[in-house]
Amino acid sequence: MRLLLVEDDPTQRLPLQIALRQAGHMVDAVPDAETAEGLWLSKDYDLLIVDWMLPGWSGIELCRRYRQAGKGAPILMLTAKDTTADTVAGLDAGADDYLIKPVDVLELLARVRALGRRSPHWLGDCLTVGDLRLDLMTLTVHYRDQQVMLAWQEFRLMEMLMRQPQRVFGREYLEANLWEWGSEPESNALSRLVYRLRQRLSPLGCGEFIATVHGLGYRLNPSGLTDASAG
Amino acid sequence: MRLLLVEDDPTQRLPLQIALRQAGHMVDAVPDAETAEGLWLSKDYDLLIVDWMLPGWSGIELCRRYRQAGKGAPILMLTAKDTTADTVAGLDAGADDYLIKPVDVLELLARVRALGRRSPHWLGDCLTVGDLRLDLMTLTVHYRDQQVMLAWQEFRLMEMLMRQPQRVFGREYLEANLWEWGSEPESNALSRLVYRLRQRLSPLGCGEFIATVHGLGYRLNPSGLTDASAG
DNA sequence: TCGTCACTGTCATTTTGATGTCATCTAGGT
DNA sequence: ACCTAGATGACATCAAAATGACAGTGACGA
Repeated sequence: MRLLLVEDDPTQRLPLQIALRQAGHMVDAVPDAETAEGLWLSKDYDLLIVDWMLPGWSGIELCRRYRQAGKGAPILMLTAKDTTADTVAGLDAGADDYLIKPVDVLELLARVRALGRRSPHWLGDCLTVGDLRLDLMTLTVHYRDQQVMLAWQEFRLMEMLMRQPQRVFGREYLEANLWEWGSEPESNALSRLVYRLRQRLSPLGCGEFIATVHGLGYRLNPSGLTDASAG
Repeated sequence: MRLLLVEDDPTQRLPLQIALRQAGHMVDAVPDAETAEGLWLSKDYDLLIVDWMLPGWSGIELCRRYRQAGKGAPILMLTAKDTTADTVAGLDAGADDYLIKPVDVLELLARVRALGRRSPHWLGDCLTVGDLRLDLMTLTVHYRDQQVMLAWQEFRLMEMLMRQPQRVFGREYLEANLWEWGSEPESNALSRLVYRLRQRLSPLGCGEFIATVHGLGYRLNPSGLTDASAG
């Protein structure tokens, strides 16, 4: 999942970031709400994890602005033990769950998993578009009788394309959402990624799963698949 | 089986642990419920054996939290003779059986066997995936006309893979579940184990029973087997 | 009691795979 | 025809996994 972690104390932020990343998530970790807003305006997240005691905006302010931006991802608050009133206010303001600090990493991971299943992006164990099927557990693409296993990034790209099969994804959007904040590539890594994904899919037989929309970006190829919904 | 033994008195815990281990089980033995929770959140057990008189959390509290974590393994209480009310409360709270202290080791072993058969993991004397069959009594793998006997650890790994043939098992998960708490290997023992298991299986003819999912872990190879459910 | 062998963990090294970067080529669009 | 976005090739780098060599341990039989 794509997570946005907002926590001002680096000694708490870094361990959390590492643990979440090891659990297989993509984590953008920022120290304050302003930076966070800059990020959520330009990319999409599946879950926000927010320390409620922030310099600058309060957690409530953050919640409100995030929801005002029309974003629907769940928000998980990290609160101190004795701030029940704050917690309640936070839940009212649009947060979805909370965790008492100091954070139990295992519990956090469990919550992330639980919330992740609730996310609108989660469609079960498979994504299906026409004859094409993406197995989210095994990172495998199935087409007719054949299957191919993807690398991690290739899988993430494929997943994005398949979640919105008719959408044209801009290159900048893809670069922002496939790489973590601060580690965006400085070259044509996206071209490379698309190229490699196409190569890996080509043995499946169907010529062009991924179409280039010149000057705009990429999309799943509607004619490359037997898919009624693509039209 | 993978057992979690919670007992604060070392003079009782150690003999039980040894007896259970000699009976062929993998035993994580801990002195208190908090430690136990840390363990069950990160690994899976087939059975919990819990002294009902614990410092800190009561047995009931332990039960409740274990079930809240979504875990389904049976719980076996160890209670004093005169605490019938407690026992009943424990059964209400989600425990499955009880034993009166002082513990009769032979009876404990019998109960463990009995509960083990009730466990959702137990499928009879054999596990079968496609043409592959694992005999749980003799630690033997059968494929077509041939068979190989496995070492103890190789067997445990094979068993885990075959119980959930489509699942990708993370390296950390495997290390946590194949080794007892506190005796986890500090090297690439898991790589070694997989390597040796593959070598042992290779004479069976089918090329790649165990597939590596780079960066994620291992899984049973769906295409290496004649398995309808894999497609 | 000693030697052998199977099992298993550790270290060191090699191999494989994923991914980013540079340079060059190609095709689409005007 | 020209210009630019994108595709492709060659390659570097880094991490993950496989492999080889070996040592400790414990079981077993001579």
